[in-house]
Amino acid sequence: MAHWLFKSEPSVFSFEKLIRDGGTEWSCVRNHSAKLNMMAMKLGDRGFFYHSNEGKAAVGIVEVSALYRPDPSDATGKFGMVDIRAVEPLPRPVTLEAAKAEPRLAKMALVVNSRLSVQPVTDDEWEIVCVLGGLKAQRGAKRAKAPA
DNA sequence: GCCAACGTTGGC
DNA sequence: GCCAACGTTGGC
Repeated sequence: MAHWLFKSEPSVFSFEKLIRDGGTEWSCVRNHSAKLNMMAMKLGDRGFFYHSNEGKAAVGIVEVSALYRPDPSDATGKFGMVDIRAVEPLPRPVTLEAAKAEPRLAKMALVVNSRLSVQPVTDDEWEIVCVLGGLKAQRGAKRAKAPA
């Protein structure tokens, strides 16, 4: 199962609103890298929900609930969207500052290219951020090479 | 097809 | 509010 990161300004669409609404169409993405990431998503893939500008932190877990399809808001027909739904909030939001301070997240898209609105997250990064966020074992997450 | 100019995003 | 980084557009 692949992992992702969805970025949103909380003043425009917050994780709290996603919880209230249950889910949403992730429309209006107009970036080809983001589009390719959405095209690669499978049902049940999970991702972080990241608040940009205000908070600057991953605040929750979301799940892909509908596959990539045309975005009605795009008249050109070039871009599409997926649906996501809220899974659970992170007990402790993981700030951009914290991600930058963690050497093993140095290559994370969020750290390297903060402007990409839909980003891939590696299994290792997923596990690290989950732990930083106060979540224990994530279902489907790769087991860390444990020193017992 | 290249590259300069411009607009937008998002951290600070 | 400012500015750097990035993507896109358009002239050549």
